[in-house]
Amino acid sequence: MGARRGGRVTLADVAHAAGVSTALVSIVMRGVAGASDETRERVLSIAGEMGYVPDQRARKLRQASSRLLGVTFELREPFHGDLVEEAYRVAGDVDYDVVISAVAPSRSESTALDTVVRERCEAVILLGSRLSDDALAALAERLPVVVVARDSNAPGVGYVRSDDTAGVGLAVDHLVGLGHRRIVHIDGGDAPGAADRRAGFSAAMAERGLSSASIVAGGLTQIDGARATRDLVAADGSVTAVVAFNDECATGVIDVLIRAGWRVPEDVSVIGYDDARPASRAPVPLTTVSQDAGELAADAVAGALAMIDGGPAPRIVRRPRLVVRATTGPVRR
Amino acid sequence: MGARRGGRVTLADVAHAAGVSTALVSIVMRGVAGASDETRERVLSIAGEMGYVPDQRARKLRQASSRLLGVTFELREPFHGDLVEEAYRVAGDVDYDVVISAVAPSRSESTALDTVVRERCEAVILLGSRLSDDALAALAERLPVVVVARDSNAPGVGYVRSDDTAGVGLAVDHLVGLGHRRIVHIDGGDAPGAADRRAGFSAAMAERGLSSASIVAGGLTQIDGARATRDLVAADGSVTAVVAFNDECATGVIDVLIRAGWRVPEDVSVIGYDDARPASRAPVPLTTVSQDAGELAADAVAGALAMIDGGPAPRIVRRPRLVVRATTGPVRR
DNA sequence: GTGAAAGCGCTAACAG
DNA sequence: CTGTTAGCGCTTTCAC
Repeated sequence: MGARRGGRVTLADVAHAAGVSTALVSIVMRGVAGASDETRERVLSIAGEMGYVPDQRARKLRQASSRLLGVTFELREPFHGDLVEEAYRVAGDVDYDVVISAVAPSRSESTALDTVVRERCEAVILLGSRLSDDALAALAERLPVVVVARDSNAPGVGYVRSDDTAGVGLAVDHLVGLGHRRIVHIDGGDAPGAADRRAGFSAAMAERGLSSASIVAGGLTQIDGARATRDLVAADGSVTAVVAFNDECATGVIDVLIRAGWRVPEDVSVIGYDDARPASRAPVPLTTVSQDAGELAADAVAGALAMIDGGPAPRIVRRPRLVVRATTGPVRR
Repeated sequence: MGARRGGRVTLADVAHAAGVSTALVSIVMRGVAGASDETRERVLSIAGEMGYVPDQRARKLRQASSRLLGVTFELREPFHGDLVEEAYRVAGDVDYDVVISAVAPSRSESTALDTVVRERCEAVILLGSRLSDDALAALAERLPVVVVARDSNAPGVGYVRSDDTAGVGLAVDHLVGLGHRRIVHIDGGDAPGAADRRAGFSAAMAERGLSSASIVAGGLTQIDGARATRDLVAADGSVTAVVAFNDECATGVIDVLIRAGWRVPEDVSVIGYDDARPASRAPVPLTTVSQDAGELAADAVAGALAMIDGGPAPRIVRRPRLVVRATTGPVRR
């Protein structure tokens, strides 16, 4: 039962108890070649009894490379949750550890960033960063940086995003194909990607000869979508379809619509963006533009690793994919 | 502007450049007494130019205590997000760093736990842990453990939770006061706290002479709430109120109800549980039983710190509070 | 106020 | 196969 609280067990303790050198115990604990099966077994069992746990800090300190990836994310963004989960997986596959650091209203992105940099991560992956290109460039002078779900012109900063312009185009196409003409976009304000989605919406509408393209101010949350929709319903009852900034926002849109007596999709079609996990699992599954979290995370990790090895900053733009589920349908009005 | 990539700048580099000893630079960087203002200023400016960032790992390694708190949480649990945010704040106030480690379907709780233990955290806080009392007890032999939002009989394991039984009682009281008699509880299965909430529901209903207490199988997610509600609506149209396991679940309940043509709260009242941040900000704000995240997190951190100082395991049960918002109303049928 | 030296727990050469 | 010797980057006595 071993492990007395307070006095942590060290490698040296185990070595002493086993009557071998610390180097040997180290070899055994790491599972590398260089110890007899007999010794290995004995050391392992003694270590187990003593409750020995290798000190990760000391270990990383000694090693030339930390094999650590820093990831900052927004605690309140469900899609970031998906990305973090995937990042853990992908990094684990190449034997990297990831240290995550959360951003929240009471915890700034720079605070989150500082903690990972101080941990001596070899690279950082920033999910949906709000940092300026200047700040990003300054950071990139220090270590490899990859931003996800946005882009950046900062020199030396990699990005992995999906083509937001095209994504919104997909949404508009789908809607137009269903006969919709009065389509509105509830935007994401100054969120990463929002500008592209706005531009994509206007362009797609114009391209299809729909001059009635209207964009209203929205945001990233349900409440933003709800607010925008309340205004919209009050101002213009002729709208038949809504392209929301993201899934969360779309949820708010749908909720208000339904309470106002409209049916979705019979009266109004609604499309989200991201395909965050909740979207597919909502009571009525959301039609949405998918940014594949697994793909994005894999690209980001691979890009960061490549940069660590001296490669160029990745500039990856993935094609989003429309996932038609239950919130869109043919126009009936 | 200093920082060449690849070769991190160390304390020694700064000391060398400034023509002083490493000890002095250390003093300056930590901002402790023992250096002249003049030196302080000069060292600081040189360090800044060189882009020096203290190595947190080396620092913690050298220090007797790591002043590190480990927190494991579920990536997909919005309420955990609230808790994590508060934990950062509270721990920061007493100059502790927190290392968070996420649990997700592809990342087990024991994996999450291992990483924080290896980081030599002085204590761990487990949000909504699913670990058995035995596993918890084993962990507690190694370092202080506090579980949040559940309890545990394991010796040496602290917990901070709210009184789930009483919380559900509050919900039932509110509903009964509004004239409801046909109330159903959609439960949380084997989730932490679910058993207490079931028991609390049955007890509260019995206490008020309502024998019709029915509990149906639910879960933690919107989809669980939706599924249960679909079954419910099909089986029994006389229900006038629902007490859901948590806010997410309640959201699914409401959604299905509305789509089935019921109005909330005019036809059916719905109560959630947790008061996770989204609850208050939903398009139609949710009536819910609040577990104050700030309070819980503060108690958990304080409890963990007390245990580090050799104090007893905290056993804190907070009184939940009913937050009446827009999803409950007088019975009309 | 400042510097020299020791060492946190571990791994990486290198001997034997 | 095993042990010895150096440090990783930092903080901490303890002299000066």
